[in-house]
Order: sequence, then C-alpha cells, then structure tokens
Amino acid sequence: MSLWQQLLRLLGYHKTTDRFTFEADASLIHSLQGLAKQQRRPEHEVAAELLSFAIAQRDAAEQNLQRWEQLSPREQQVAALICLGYTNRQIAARLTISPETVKTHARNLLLKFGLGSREELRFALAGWDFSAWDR
Amino acid sequence: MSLWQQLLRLLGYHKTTDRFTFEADASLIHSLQGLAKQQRRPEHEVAAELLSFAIAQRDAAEQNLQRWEQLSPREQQVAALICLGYTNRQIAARLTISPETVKTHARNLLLKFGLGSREELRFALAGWDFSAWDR
DNA sequence: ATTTTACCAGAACTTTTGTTCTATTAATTA
DNA sequence: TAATTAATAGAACAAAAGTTCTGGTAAAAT
Repeated sequence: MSLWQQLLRLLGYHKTTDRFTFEADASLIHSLQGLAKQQRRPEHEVAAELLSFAIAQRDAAEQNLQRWEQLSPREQQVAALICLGYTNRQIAARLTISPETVKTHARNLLLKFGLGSREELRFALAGWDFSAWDR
Repeated sequence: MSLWQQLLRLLGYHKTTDRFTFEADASLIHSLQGLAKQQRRPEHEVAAELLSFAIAQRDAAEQNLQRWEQLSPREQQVAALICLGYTNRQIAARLTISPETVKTHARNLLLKFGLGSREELRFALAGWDFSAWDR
C-alpha cells in the first residue's frame, strides 16, 4: 500500500490515484518522508498535521476575501498596490493623486479589515496574487 | 527549553495519541471537502497542493534557523524584540542602549538574514515563539 | 428640502524606519 | 607586533508610514 493510499485511508477515502496525481505525490512522498524521519513520526501523521496547517491558512484567506469585497473600488486599488510593495508616493503617481490621499485610502481600508498597519495587510494577504493590478 | 525545542514545538513536533489524530482527521475531511467543492477540484488534488504548500513553509523555517544561529547574542536580542513588534525606541529602553544602536544591530542582523527590512524579518519568522524574550 | 453617509481628495504634523557614516574594543590573523 | 575582523555603541540625515484634521460631491435617509 502506497503512502498516499495510507493517507487517503486515514482520511477516510478509498479513491484510487490517477497517473497525474501520482507524479505529484512522488515529490510529496519524498518530502514527507524526510520530514517524518526528522521528526521521528509516521508519515501519515505528519501529513495530517501539514494539511491542518494549510487549511487554517486558507480559512483566514476566506475571511479576508469577504472584507476585500467591502472595499470601495479605490480602496481595492490602493490595497492591491500596497500589497505589491509600492510606497505611498509610487501609488500616488500611478493613480494620479497625492500621497496624502493614498494614506487616507489606506487608513480607510485598514479600518475595514480591522488591521492596524499596512504591514499587517501585506501579511494577511500574503498568499494573494495581485499581479493583475500591476500594469 | 531551548529555542530549537521551542521551534520544533511550534512546528508541531509533539506526540499524539491515535485518538487525537483521528479527531483531527474528521475536521480535515470536512475542510477538504469544503475547499475542494469551492474550487471544483478533486479532494486528493487539493490535499496534495496544500501539503506542498505546508512543506515549503517548513523548509523555509529550517533555513531561517541556520541564519538565526549565525547572529550574535545582541543581534538575537534585537531580532526577537523586533519580531515581538517593539519599536526601536522601546527596544533601546529595554536594552539600555540608544535607538540608533538598535538600528545598527537591526541592519546587521537583516544583512545576515539576507532581508531588506524588519517587516520581512517579522514575516519570515512569523511562526516563531519569542515569548521567552519578552520578560 | 435638509441631513446623513460613503467616497474621494488633500495637508500638517508626528513617529518610525532606513541609510550612511563614525568610534571603541576584543579576538583573530598575518 | 601590526593589521584585520566582528561585535557593540552611536549620530545625522532622508524616506516612509501613521495620525488627525479638512473639504467637496453624490446618493440615500429623514
């Protein structure tokens, strides 16, 4: 019985793996084995924990999406550019407004997110892809 | 408890009973199903991706530990307090040095980490527990 | 019709971080 | 022994973010 099948079984699944998924699993199996050996724990246990960790990350991302949707168009623009790492001055130049206005929008959107700084915003939305806003 | 042990603990290095693991799996199944449904993808595929993501996080943490160990005692102090969210002034007061000196140590430790700002440091070490440095 | 609210715009002032430089000391290297 | 390096300490200046305030307009509520 393969590791993946062990995992699926642990998770209560009884599906067979197709060929594509198996290839991806090969590298995962290797990583999992390395990690499990390092931790001296069974692979399936390590895998379950890693999944739990990853899913928690996703749940937080879901909540942030709801907050994102409450932003005004302008606030979303500013938020995206903040997360892309631009300074107020750079954002201002891009949106043809003043840096002070950027700060105002930043303040407002942070309030809607319930965050205290743009660093927190960048941290909260770290897994998001804002490349579409970077034209 | 050493920092390494703290880190391992944060990374979830602890023994669990079969029973605990089983309970965790039930919630995992639920979460996985929800996520897979949302993404309209097979559960095992989503799980593989999540695992991949989680393992990448772990690898990065390992690398950061090596960099941490290259820091001088003072640099570790400053790094820990930075990650706990203190300002230069606050750190200076605590270590009875000037804020300028804090900045110098910050500069030096960031160089050793290969990072550009304290925000990046806080991001890189986000999963670490620095409470022991917060007396 | 008037008031309220959300959105967009902006400025003055403060705080914080970043950048570049200087100096001393102990340990190591040439 | 002199030179080099790492660690620790510090300051001047610049850039960036944070804080508090103001103002105009359109739409919704009173």
